[in-house]
Amino acid sequence: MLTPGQRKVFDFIKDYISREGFAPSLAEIAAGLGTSSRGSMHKQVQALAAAGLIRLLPGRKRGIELVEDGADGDTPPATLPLLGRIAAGQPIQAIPDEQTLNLTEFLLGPNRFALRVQGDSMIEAGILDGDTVIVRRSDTAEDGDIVVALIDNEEATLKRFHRRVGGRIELAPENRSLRPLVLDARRVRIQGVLVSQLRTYD
Amino acid sequence: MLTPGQRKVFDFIKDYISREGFAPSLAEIAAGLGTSSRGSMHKQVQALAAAGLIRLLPGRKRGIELVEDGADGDTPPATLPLLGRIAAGQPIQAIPDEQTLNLTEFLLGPNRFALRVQGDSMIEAGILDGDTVIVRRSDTAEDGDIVVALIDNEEATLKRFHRRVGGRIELAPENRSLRPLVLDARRVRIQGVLVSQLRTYD
DNA sequence: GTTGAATGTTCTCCTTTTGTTCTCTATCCT
DNA sequence: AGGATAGAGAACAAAAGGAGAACATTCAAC
Repeated sequence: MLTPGQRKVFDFIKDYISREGFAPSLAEIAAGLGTSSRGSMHKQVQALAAAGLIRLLPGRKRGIELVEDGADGDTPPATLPLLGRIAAGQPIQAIPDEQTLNLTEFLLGPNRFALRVQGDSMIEAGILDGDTVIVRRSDTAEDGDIVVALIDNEEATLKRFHRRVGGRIELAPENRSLRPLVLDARRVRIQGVLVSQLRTYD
Repeated sequence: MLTPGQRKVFDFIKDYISREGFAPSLAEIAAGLGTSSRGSMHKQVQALAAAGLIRLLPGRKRGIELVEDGADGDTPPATLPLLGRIAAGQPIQAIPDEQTLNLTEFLLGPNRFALRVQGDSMIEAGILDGDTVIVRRSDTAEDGDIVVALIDNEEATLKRFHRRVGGRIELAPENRSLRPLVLDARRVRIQGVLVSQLRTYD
C-alpha cells in the first residue's frame, strides 16, 4: 500500500505525463505538491520504483517512466465501491447494506439492448444527446413509461407513453419546444421500455 | 463472524481507500466512526487482520492493505447488443463497427467509485435526484469538469469546476435556481472527476 | 569540445504524524 | 455476576517526510 505522499507523487506524475508528454523533474513534483524539497521527492520516487509503479533511469533528467501494467495494479472489478450518497452541503453519507454497485445486475437483464440517443427530445427527463439507453424488449408498456416506439413501421422514436381515450396513444417528448404526438394505436408499435440510461464524460 | 464494530471499521477502510488511494490512519478511522480512540481502533484492526480481511504492516503508518478477494479471474464480459442510434422521426440506424456495448470498459476502470446523487443541483446537466455517478479519484480537475469536491473538509458536493482569477475556484451547480459558489482554492479539495452517470427506471 | 544551467543524488537535521501499549470505564447480553 | 465489546485518554517510539546544503551528472547551447 502506498503512503499518502507516494500516492500524491504518483498521481502527480501520471497527470504531468499525460498533460506534458514527458516526465516532471523532482523540483516540479515538489512544487506540484506544495513543498520545495527535491531530496524528499527523490525518496518518494525511489519508493514508487521499489513498488513497481514506475521505472527510473538513474541519473537521467526527468528519468521517470510509467510502468504499463493493467492499471494501478488492480484488476478492474465487475463491481464498483458505492461510497454513499452525495448531497450538496453535506458530508457523504454511507448507505447501509449497499456498499458495492454491481453493474451487471444493475444494468443487465434478459431481453435488453442498448441504443445511442440522438437529439434533445427527452432532455427534460435527463436524457441528453449522445446518451446511451438500455431498453427491455416488450410490446406493451405502462402509462408513463418511456418507450421505444415504431410509428407506421417506419420511424423509431423515444418518447413517454400515455394512453388516451378512444384507443389513441400519446407519445410525448420531454422538451417544451416539441409537441406530443397523438396517434391511433394501430399506427404505433411498442418495441421496448426504457430501463436505464447512461452517459460517459470522457 | 465480524462484530458490528469490526464491520464498520472494515467498511470504512474500504471506502477510504477507494476514495483517497491510500489507507486511513487509526485516528481517521476513529473519527469516521464518530469516536476518538486510536487504541480502540487498533484493537479492531488487529481483529480484522486475524480474520484475514486485511493485512497489516506492523509499525508502518497507514499500514493497512486489503486482502484481495479470491475468485477474481477475469471480469465477465458484461455486454449488451447495441442496436444503433435512435433519433426522433427516423428508423434506428445501425452504428458501424459498434454492435455491442461493453459495459465493463464503458464504465469500469481503475480508481473509480460510485456515488448516489441526492438533490437537483445538477439537473440541467442531465443528472437527476437518485442517479448514480461514477467518479475517477483525482485531486485535480480541468476547467469545466464536473467534480466531487470537499469544502472545508466537511461538505461534499457535486458541481461543475471552474478556475477563477486570484486562485479562486467556482463550483457551479447546473440549476438556474441555485447560485455558484466561489471559494478560495484552499477551502476546496477535489476528490474526483465525474466520468459517467447512470440511472435506472425500475 | 566547453560551458553553464538544470537536475539527480546523498546527507543531516527536525517536525509532525501515527502505530502501539496500557489502564480505566461503560455497555450489552446471557 | 461474568464475559465480550468497545471507548477515552495518556505515554512512548518509530515512521514519514520536509528543509536545505553540497556535490555529481546531464544536456543543450555555444
